Amino acid sequence: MVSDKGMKGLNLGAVARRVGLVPSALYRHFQNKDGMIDALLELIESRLVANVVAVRQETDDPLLALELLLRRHVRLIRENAGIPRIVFSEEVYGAKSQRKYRVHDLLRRYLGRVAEFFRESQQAGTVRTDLSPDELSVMFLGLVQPAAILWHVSDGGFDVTRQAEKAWGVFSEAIKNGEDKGPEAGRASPATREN
Amino acid sequence: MVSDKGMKGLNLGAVARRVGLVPSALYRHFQNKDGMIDALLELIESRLVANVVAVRQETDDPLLALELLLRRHVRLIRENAGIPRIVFSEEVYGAKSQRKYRVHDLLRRYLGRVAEFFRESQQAGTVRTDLSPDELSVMFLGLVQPAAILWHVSDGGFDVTRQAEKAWGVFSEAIKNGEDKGPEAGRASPATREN
DNA sequence: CTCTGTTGCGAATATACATTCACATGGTTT
DNA sequence: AAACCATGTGAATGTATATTCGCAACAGAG
Repeated sequence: MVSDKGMKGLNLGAVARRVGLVPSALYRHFQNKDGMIDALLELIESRLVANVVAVRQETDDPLLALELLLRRHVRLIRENAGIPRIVFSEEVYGAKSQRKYRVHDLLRRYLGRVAEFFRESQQAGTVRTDLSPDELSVMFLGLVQPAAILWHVSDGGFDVTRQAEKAWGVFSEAIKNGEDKGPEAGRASPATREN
Repeated sequence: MVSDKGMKGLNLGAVARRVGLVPSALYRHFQNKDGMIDALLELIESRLVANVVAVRQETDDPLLALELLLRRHVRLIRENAGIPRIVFSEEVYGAKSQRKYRVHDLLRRYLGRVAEFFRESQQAGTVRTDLSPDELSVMFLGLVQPAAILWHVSDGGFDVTRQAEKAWGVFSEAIKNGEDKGPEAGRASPATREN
């Protein structure tokens, strides 16, 4: 429903119709509309976490895991275009500070898991150590986010998948720990390596 | 007003109070609320364009211009936190397709100008030519966008400026046309250079 | 069978908002 | 001074939507 009509289309009447009930009946299952949105956020977080867990099982290489995670992420938001619209909607991170912090925590937890992969890569020596895992995780998010927005406003005309692949290519090359990198940027792992 | 309360806070009553009028008086200046939002979008676009024009005057080096543009962009959204909230709000790119395409055009025009800098850099030989200017412009947008969102949901606790600088560092190094880049990624400018 | 808790329904209520309209005011033109 | 135009006002209207409430159906426990 959110994919089609946005958060505006997510009113109790429409939801009730969708599940074959009458608006007031929804109050038997949720305290109020805010409760519904909270449940939605939990659902979304579980999807994101599921992706992290899945790629952990698919490979032991943390850098490869990130690439797989990126692909899954793209697929997730392509198939559920409502997810970004919910997470970044006014209803959610708008006025009410309580909900805003919920989203903040959601993002931080997800990015925390992403950062974990970077940390592992750094310890394995495959990623430069002059960038913090937290910073890297935010950059990682930046690989898809603008593409997703363009995809949405262009009504699916923009190729998110391709853009994400390209961006990952540039990004992963840039952060890899090669001693023959750039002139003065690639002085990674001087004495700070721990592994 | 949008910075504080989000698009929800942007109702005619509040706007009227802010400018010392009564709600109905606003209809002497705008056809309706949609007209107001359209005017807002125009204002925003003019700000973005102003930044592009400004950095053009500040330097002749297109790559340096992009760095300056990034800084200005960060400053713009830090000082006017409402801008991303307007551009990415439901009211704007939600249901009504007409408005959605307006935002699409706005983004495309802005990114088009960004892409122009990349094109020039490629012609000057300072940027790899195996990535299209359009792709690069989307990546450029990705340098700030997630940081801006984190900054917002964290109530200003996140350091956008720092994150953007770091991301630019990684990104600009990665796209620079150095023959001593990575193993198999940096084979830029084989015979496709025109300048 | 009766009691009780759960779920659904329809109607009523309240609220927030955009929008319209008839009228007032004040400056500018003729 | 009269006519006109732009701008502002207050009241009224309509609509969308969340929420509450009393009542009915119904299933399972005793």
